[in-house]
Formats: sequence, structure tokens, C-alpha cells
Amino acid sequence: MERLTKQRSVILEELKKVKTHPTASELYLAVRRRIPNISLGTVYRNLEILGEEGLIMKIGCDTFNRFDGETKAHQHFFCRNCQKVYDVEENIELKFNQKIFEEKTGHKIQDFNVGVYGICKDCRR
Amino acid sequence: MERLTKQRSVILEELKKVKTHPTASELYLAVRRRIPNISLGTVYRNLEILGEEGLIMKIGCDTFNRFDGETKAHQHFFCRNCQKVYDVEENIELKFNQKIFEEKTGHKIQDFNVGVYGICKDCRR
DNA sequence: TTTGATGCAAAGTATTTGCAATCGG
DNA sequence: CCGATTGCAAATACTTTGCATCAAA
Repeated sequence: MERLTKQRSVILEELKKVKTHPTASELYLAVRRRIPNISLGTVYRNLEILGEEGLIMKIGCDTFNRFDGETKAHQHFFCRNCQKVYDVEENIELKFNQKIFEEKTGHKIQDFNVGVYGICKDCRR
Repeated sequence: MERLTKQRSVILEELKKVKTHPTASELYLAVRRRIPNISLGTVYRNLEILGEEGLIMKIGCDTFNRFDGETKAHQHFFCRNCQKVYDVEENIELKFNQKIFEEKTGHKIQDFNVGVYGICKDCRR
């Protein structure tokens, strides 16, 4: 059974606190202000476990992963210039016949993920 | 100006030939049957260039990238079990007010990407 | 007490890059 | 010719893992 260690709870708290979708390293820096001798490996291990528990969300980006403390279904906007990730507050509906796809292909759909790509407000101009 | 080397054209040909969305390494193996002494670095370099030219498409997966020789807009199904990627032939429409989002956030949308996640036919059972 | 979790460092994996040699236009 | 491209190997970047020790329940 999983244990609630100081490390794990601080990692979760720090992630829930921000809306910046930090990378593992960025989160490591934040957590280190509260647990100076924590190791990067521990951050990775816990992000993995917290993700499996559904307490956080892993966002696959091009070069590395980012993490999101908000687990309600929502989509992301990815800036092609600075690589930052923003939340899309609006609901995005899909018009797609899941049943027909599943019958035709034999694949079982679990969920969808919409990525919105472009240039963020800071990078325009 | 870009040059049409043997390496570049064979890489493009081999990628166009398959529907399996190979990784750089997988494509390297295929290309090596025609150019035995080609190096993996050359494959990476050319995939990058071909992508910029819009001749192929880079698909960001969790741990590594895959590449697609089909550049017509289409979506992908990602198997969570075996990590294979399949084409979604059906059109997926989005109900989303792009203009309102752009005005509200200041971000400029270039395009959308829908990922369909689940378990593929081979992995079910 | 017991076993999952930690810190550390080393290893792994995917990708990029420096450089001298080569080749396409 | 001349500069883009190559093969090679070394270097990066991100992430995972082995292991002895520690600590939560």
C-alpha cells in the first residue's frame, strides 16, 4: 500500500499550487525550497505514482513531460515558440462517432485529448 | 539550399511506404537495408528537415517521436498498451469557438490535434 | 516490525552535435 | 568549386533504476 510521505505530499501540494504545468525539474526546484535534500529521482517516482492514482495529470510535450495538478478534464494550448502550456478553459466538443470507429477497427477508445497549438500572447509581436 | 541526397530521398521513400508510424530507429533499420552504412544521426537530421519542409509529419508520443509520411490532416489512435499508433480515417470535427478563445487569451491558434487513446485490437483479450 | 519510500549515483534511452571528409548542384 | 550533408563518436537531455538506509503504518 502507498504511504503518505513528507516528500509525496509536498510534491502534490506544490503542483496543485501552480497553473504553469511545470516539468519534473521545475517542480523539483520548487519542492527543494521546502525539502532541501530531496532528490530528483524521488520527484519522478512520485509524479509517476500520483499520476497512476489520478491525483495529477501527465502532459506529454514534444521534448519532455509536464505535469498538471488539475485533474478535471480540460485541454491545453501549447505555444510553439516558448513551449509553455496554458489551460483551455472553454469546453471543446468532438463530433465523432466512437461506436462506428470501435466496430470498424476493433480498438477500444478510453478517452480523447485535444491539443491546441499556436503562438502565445507573450510570444506574439 | 537543400540538396537531394541519396540518404534523404531513401528516408522519405521508406517512410512514405509504410503506415506504421515508425520511430527514428525503426526507420533507420529499414533505410539501412538500402544504404547499409547510413548513420542514425543522418536519419534524425533528415527527419527534422523533411518535417520543416512539410513533407512528413512528426508525431509526439510519450517517450519518443514517431513519424508519418502522410501529411493530409488526419488524427491518430494511440494504444496505451503496446504504444503503437494507428490512423483515424474518420474526420473528427471540433465544436470550439476559436475567435472567442483568441480574443480572450491573446493567443493565436495555428491548429488542433486530436489524440484518441485506448487499447488496440491486438492488445484486447 | 515490516515493507514501501528515499537519496544518491549510475545507467538507460532518445536525440543532438562537433568535426573532418565527402558529394551535389 | 563551395557549402550543404554525411558518418562517426561524443555529448545532451530527460528519465529510470539498483541499493543500502530510513521511516510510515
